[in-house]
Amino acid sequence: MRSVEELVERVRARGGKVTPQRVLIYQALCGDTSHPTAELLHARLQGLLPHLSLTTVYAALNDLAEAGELRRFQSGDGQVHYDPDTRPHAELICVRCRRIQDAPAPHGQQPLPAEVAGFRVLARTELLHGLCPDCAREMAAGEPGMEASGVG
Amino acid sequence: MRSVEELVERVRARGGKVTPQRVLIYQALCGDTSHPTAELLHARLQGLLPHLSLTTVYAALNDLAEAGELRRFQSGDGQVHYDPDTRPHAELICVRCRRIQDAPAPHGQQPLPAEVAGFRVLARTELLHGLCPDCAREMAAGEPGMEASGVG
DNA sequence: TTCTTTGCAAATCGTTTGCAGCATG
DNA sequence: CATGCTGCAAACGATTTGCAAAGAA
Repeated sequence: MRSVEELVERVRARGGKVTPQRVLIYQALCGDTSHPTAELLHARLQGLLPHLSLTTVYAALNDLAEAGELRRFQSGDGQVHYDPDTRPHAELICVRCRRIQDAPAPHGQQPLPAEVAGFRVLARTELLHGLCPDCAREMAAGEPGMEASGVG
Repeated sequence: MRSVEELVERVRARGGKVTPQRVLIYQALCGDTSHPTAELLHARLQGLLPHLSLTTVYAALNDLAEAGELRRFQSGDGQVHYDPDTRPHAELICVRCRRIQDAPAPHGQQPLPAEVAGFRVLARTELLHGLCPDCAREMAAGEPGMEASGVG
């Protein structure tokens, strides 16, 4: 799991500027295992920074995601969720209350597990983001091509 | 893999009405391993049914998805993709050209595989959709609650 | 001082909805 | 003949963008 200090250091190393807004956004994200959306983080930070713009939250999170410092995914509710935990793990998504939590144990067995951590599992979606052979070749050839906007 | 006849039969059994539009939509989907979006299928059917509405395509696909006859997922490009193959398998998504294909072999190993079917894998997202303990209990108690709109 | 970040407002765009008419079962 | 489907237009809503001012390095 990322710590705020670690994130700040990495962003600086990458040449990014660390503003007070970003520090607070990093804090809010790192202390949150609920896989929040940008809107949720923004709302949660309103008490501390009433003038913080939603645009700024999106920019901060997307920068991190593109740098590979956090994971971005869509659970199917039409919103983008951010996860500060970059280690491989599954997400448990309740189709009724829409809450998301990390799956505690290793997964990926072939037959769909009937139950995981008390969750009754109904469906699994496994997405592997990467480069197809063609695109890998073209990127190796130095061709800029269509820019790969993050991973997810 | 679903056949068109199988789908038609299941929809009828479920009490749904099978219109010529839906048959063509099912055909277009079942003969497509590219995990098309509703818009793509709609565009592809324009030659056969110039007056087919995009709304109709969405309705047909979402009905099937809610009945569990096909899979719905968002690859991260902001669009909803439909997969007629309901068997558990991973999707290979190129972050550069955005193309999607099915992973041929079983996956879910804990360490991220460096390469799958020629794809250089950069990140994995595994989503388990289901019912959390609270919601499972409340549904068992007969409480209608928030309706679980499909799975993905 | 330079170049990124901020933040407002407006645009974007995939998807959903309201509703009247039609067709399936 | 009743209910679900079609399709148009309009609504919706999360995310992005343009641009001028502010601030980090």
